[in-house]
Amino acid sequence: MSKPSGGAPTIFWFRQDLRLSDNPALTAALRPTADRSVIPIFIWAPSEEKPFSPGAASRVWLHESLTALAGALQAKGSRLVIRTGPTEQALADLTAETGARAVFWNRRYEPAVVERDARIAETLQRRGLVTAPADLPPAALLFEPEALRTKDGRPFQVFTPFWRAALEQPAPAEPLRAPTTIPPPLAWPASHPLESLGLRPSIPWDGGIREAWTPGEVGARARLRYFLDHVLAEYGGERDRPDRDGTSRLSPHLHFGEVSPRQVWRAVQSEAARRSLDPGPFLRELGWREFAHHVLHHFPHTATRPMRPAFAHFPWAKDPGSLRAWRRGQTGYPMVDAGLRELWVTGFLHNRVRMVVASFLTKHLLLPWQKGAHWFWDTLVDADLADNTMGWQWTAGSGVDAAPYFRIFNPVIQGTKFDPEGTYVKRWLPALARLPPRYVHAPWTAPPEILTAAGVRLGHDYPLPIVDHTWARARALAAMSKE
DNA sequence: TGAAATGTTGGGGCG
DNA sequence: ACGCCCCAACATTTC
Repeated sequence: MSKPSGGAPTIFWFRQDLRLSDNPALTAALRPTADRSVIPIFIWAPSEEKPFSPGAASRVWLHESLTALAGALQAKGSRLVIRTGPTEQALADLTAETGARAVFWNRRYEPAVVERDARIAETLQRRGLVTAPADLPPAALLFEPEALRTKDGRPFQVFTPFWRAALEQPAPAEPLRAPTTIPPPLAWPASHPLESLGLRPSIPWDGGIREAWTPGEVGARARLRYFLDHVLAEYGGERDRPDRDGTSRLSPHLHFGEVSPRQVWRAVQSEAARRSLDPGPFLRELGWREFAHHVLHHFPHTATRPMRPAFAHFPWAKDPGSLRAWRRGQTGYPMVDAGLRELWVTGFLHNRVRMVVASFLTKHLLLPWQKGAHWFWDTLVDADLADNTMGWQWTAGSGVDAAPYFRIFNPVIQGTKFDPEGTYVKRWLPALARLPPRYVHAPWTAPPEILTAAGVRLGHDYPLPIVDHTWARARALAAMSKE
């Protein structure tokens, strides 16, 4: 335990960096004197992130992660002080109450947050307070968006050259260790109880999320360790298989900053070197995460509007009925429906299945990608503005380095290729549990006696397809070839 | 980070 | 034995 120390404390403002290790601004807040007292705070101000206030699943995660963080801070002789917005007011109150002379935080990249943070930094500096030095390494990314440019100084708009340039950069530095102690102030300012933020649902629909995940820095580290030990070696071959545990599942931990990308980068590099594995395929996925953040930074309007102007007036359908069927996982295509049920229950969706359900929404149903992005935003525990925007614009074909309009996933083929036994689909659609693998991805093609034997009455136990694939594909091609 | 249509090849059944 | 046809398997082109 640390002793309370005199002098003006520094406020450390936790945001999406809910960890103690490799936290550059936190480490900086504890310098230059090791006994500089620090007041860790969290401010709940969802309306300041509009129209992208944290969704319901994100709030559940946040509640758990803040609980873990508060516990970790306690173990270091410190606490987590919780306040509510407006942030500017909360910071003004806290600095006045504590006599703090400095407020430190790590950078975020969402357009509304960037604007707010700039305003806050300006206000604080005008009042003579110190903010974190500008030359800190990024906490949420491997490379700052300013660091990567094409030869003529423009932002990259294609992934492959972007990633090539990234790999030519000096490697991300060694992660920082967690501080051994965090000296507390002489007196603690008042804090709201975490419960009062109302992050957890009033009706307990979050059991699936809590069962599937361990939010917090310790949970993040455990999952990273598991990934290194049991998943990384086969990552290249297994990453597309939703019926296997073949991906890192680190995305929510990364989103909330419970582990930093450079911790992941370093751990994967050294594990791969030790066992002569190829880290390339996985690091490339970290690369997509980087790319998404850089693109959002350079083109902030893409969170709501298509990147390619040609899509500004695309005649998307307006069909609340099919949108509802999609959200509920009642499209009649098992690969699509299983994915949407997995999402609803666990707050997560395998990446391959994200592409399938997103393609189905935008191409088969011709619904605007923003509708799908909005649903993901509310239901995903890893909802991240940059990743979500990139993923949906990619699928819709409206992004820059996006899938061409004619790339339309066939949910039946995707199912037979990536879930050949149908175990993934059956896990989330118990009604289909007794269908033979041959028919599980297209139940409507099964002979009546097979359906009867499996106890499936189509239209009753499981829906018939809401659109015919061949027809929908032709319609999408016709509509999109005009753009 | 596609799928479907179309083209090509080669084995085998069969008259 | 031979040529014809069918069709699976693979390759290429097109959307």
